[in-house]
Amino acid sequence: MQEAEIQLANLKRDTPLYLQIAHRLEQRIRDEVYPVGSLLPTEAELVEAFQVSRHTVRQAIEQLKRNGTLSARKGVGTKVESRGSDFSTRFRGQSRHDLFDFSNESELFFETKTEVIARGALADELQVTSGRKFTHAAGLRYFKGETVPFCWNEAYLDESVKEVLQGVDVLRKALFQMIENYTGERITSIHQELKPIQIEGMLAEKLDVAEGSLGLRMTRRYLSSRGRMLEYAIQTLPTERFNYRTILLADEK
Amino acid sequence: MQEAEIQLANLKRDTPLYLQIAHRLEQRIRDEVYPVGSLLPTEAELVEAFQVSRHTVRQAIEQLKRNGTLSARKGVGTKVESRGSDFSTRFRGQSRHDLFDFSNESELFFETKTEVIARGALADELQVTSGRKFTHAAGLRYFKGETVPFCWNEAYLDESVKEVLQGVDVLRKALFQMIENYTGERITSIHQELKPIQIEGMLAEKLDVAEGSLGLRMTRRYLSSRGRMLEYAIQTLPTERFNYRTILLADEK
DNA sequence: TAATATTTGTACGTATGTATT
DNA sequence: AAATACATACGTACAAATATT
Repeated sequence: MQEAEIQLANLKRDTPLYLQIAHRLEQRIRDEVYPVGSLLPTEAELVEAFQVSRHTVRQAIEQLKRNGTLSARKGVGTKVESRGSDFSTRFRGQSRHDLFDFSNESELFFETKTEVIARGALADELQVTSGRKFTHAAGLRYFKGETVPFCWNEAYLDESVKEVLQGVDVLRKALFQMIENYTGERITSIHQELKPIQIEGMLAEKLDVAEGSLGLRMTRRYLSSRGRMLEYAIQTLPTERFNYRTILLADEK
Repeated sequence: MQEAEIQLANLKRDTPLYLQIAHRLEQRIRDEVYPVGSLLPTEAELVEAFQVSRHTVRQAIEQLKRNGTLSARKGVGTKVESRGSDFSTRFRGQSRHDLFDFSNESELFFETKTEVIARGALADELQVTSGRKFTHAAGLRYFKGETVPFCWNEAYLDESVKEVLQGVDVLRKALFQMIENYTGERITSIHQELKPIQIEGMLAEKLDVAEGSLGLRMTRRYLSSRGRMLEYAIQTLPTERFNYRTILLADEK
């Protein structure tokens, strides 16, 4: 009993106060103490009720406004918009598993592999300080059994992990997974960007599409838990062979 | 001249100070006074530079952290993560805070609103049986305070929820959230698709981009828990005003 | 290794502005 | 016109994480 209380107290102690308040508000919304569509008690009342400063109450409300649970209007009050869960908490984007699937069903045949030093434009693109060394590898990706290439892949590997590509001509797994296995360190976030492009010149030739065809350029920065970028990948995807599709699912919570 | 100055002054006067600071920071990031990857001056230095309180500086930084332009670590500093070129980084795919920010920071001005019956190609696109009725609404979306439209929006609303748009000329919230509130039913999955396109004709004119400019077409099907599609949304996004960015986070914390 | 300085995070207080009722 | 409720903005102090000496 006492131990549990102490544990709870410890837990509380290292969760910021404003988050504790936010959680308690969410709970009350779920429990319909504050039903959807109703107005929350005023900030002043919440200050009184929770015995914290107005600043802290506002921080808590801020949290819940950000994810769509609450909305506020001057002179009116703070309205409950949805029951505790919202787009951002309910919907997990794609998890990393999507990337696994993708990589495991296809094969990447490297055509080039060179060591480069990131300077100028390249350093800018990779968003690293000038002078860092990378292994650059590039090639076409095919779905297993297909004869038409699916996309053009480029990858920049941080020097510290260049060994993972040593002697590899065909890649059948996700590169970042190999990096994780090699370093023992986890990739904790991936920054992905998608842009429309027109495929021209040699790329059009390699991918066997008409000059100027529409495509997507997908770039991914793989960051380790310490924030270091270990891999930078660029994929050029002809739109006729690829649609970017995501299903966002409700988070049962 | 004087008039212009007065106008500017007026504009400044009714834009909150912390937003002014945020804009000035964005500007300096764009101008590479603070390049991507570098550390921002410390809060104390910014307080000194802008002659505002730390609270205000933090509010400005908070804004830019939310949309991925900045990130901060205790004891280290505040890092520039991306060159938030106006709209581009405000919308980050389906990561943490995305769509609500997007909807809450922008306004959609409807130009047309009509009742349609889905048949033939439209029924195919919506992936519904021929004969279902929808309310079609379309218009330009602007970020608050901007004069250049950000994207072209179209929405098909299931007949059962058409009342949510009744009398609405300007939309400031996420439509699907309004649907949820109206029906009491939850949207449990969203199917999203992205394609590269070239923006032509009337759309190019409306969006004020050159004929044939590259853009992204984003479509979303919002499905209720019973699998019924309640909303189908199409956004046409000029690439120069929009980058699709997602941050994928590791599954467990 | 330990102590110290630096930098962001949390939390409090107070005052005034602005939109709405 | 007055009261109400959120928004903005100034201030202070200490905690926690990190970097430096």
